[in-house]
Amino acid sequence: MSSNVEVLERIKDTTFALRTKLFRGLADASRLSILDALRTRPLSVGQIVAITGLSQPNASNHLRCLSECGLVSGEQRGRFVHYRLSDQRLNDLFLLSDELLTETACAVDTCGNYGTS
Amino acid sequence: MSSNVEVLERIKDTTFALRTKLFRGLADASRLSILDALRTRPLSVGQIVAITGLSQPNASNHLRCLSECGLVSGEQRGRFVHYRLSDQRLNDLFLLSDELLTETACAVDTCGNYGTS
DNA sequence: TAGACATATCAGTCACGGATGATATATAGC
DNA sequence: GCTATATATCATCCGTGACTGATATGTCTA
Repeated sequence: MSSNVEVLERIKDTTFALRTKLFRGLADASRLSILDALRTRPLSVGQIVAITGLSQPNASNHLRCLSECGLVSGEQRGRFVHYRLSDQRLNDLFLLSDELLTETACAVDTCGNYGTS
Repeated sequence: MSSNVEVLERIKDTTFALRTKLFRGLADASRLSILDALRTRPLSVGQIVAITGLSQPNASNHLRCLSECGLVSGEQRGRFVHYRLSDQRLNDLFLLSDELLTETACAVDTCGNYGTS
């Protein structure tokens, strides 16, 4: 039998792990550009490629990732696959992020710990 | 002179870059555990080390990163440095993230594209 | 069924960034 | 000033994950 403390530890660890994965899913300019492109309307992979400038395999890979994470969902229509945001609350998340950024923008911008890549 | 389109492109690129950096700052379990520890009260580095189980240099490194990004601010008090969340909206961000996760939790959990490390 | 188009997968390369151990800096007390 | 404690920095190693080019799968049209 596990103590309450241990149980709470595990719950917390799981929460952190999930949050980490979610944020990691969002911690990529390519994926963010895809999500942004999908903000207003569903798009085919070709359209996404055209808008974002990503290579087709690259876009496809990111879409698979986003899809597996549930952030995006794809629907086959003939030869095309139309992707859409699966949760509109992503927009809220971006709005909140931008709020945070307007307050700490310079800081994040000038932080040299990791690049923009 | 730049066209409007080009200007908008650059603004968008900057936005994406900043968002990417913000999310990357949050895309690490160690940093998330630090931010979580600081959610209720300011803490010294030693306390953070004790709570999170991180090594002292590692915690210090992450704190520098978080500090440079403006997510956290430190204040020297004698031999100690007390860190605090610099923006309480981080809590809102985590709440919103957890909302998203409860809807897409399984998906993110089982997504094999990147590990929990 | 053949050929064209849309998307997905695969193998390989490469850089970023997180962790560690050792060490440096700084502040307090004696 | 000397020692102990608290925190920061440094060099290094190593794994993860993003990108590319080639290729496979799948779907439509003729």
